[in-house]
Amino acid sequence: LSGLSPRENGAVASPLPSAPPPHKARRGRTKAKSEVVLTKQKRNRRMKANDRERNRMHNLNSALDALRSVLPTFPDDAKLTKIETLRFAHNYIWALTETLRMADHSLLSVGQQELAREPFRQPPTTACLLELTSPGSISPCEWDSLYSPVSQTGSLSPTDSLEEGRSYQAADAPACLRHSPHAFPEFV
DNA sequence: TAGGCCATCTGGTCCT
DNA sequence: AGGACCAGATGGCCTA
Repeated sequence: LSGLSPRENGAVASPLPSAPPPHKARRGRTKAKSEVVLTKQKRNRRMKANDRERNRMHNLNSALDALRSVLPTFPDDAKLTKIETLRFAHNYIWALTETLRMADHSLLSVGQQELAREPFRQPPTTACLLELTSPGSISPCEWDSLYSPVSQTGSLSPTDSLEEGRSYQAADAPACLRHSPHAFPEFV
């Protein structure tokens, strides 16, 4: 990174003209040299730190892109901003969790009825419901109906702060993602 | 043109 | 000592 070769550093640092008086001149030169070297070292460290910081932010952005790629958005949607991505993901996770919980609940009750007939049958697990609850398997209107009580408490929605007028908000995104029942102060 | 979003730089702090 | 992380500052780009 540093554009300075050791030779360059050395050249600046140790110009040695012919046989100067040993003590005085030498001390003066040593001081000047160390200041120059110090400045260059400082600048070099800064450049390296900047480089690391740039890489770190690029990694962070890559992770954010990966997160965007698994969120249920639509091709014609504008790219989610960083904060929108985080809020959307937060609500999406919540919605999926709720879906699993509700599905688990309903299947358990069905299972209990069947248990009366088949005493040794295993109750269903959430894992086996995953494909029932993948975003693609539920239409927006189904999401709406699933979470209609939720959307009535929109004032607590963490996504209320998303810009209005975004197309995915208006019609495309599941209601549960736009209106979570929980207040998440850190996301408001 | 104001405001939002973003990338980058920078100095401080904490950790290894 | 050096790296990781963080927050503030700054400037560029875009859009309403």
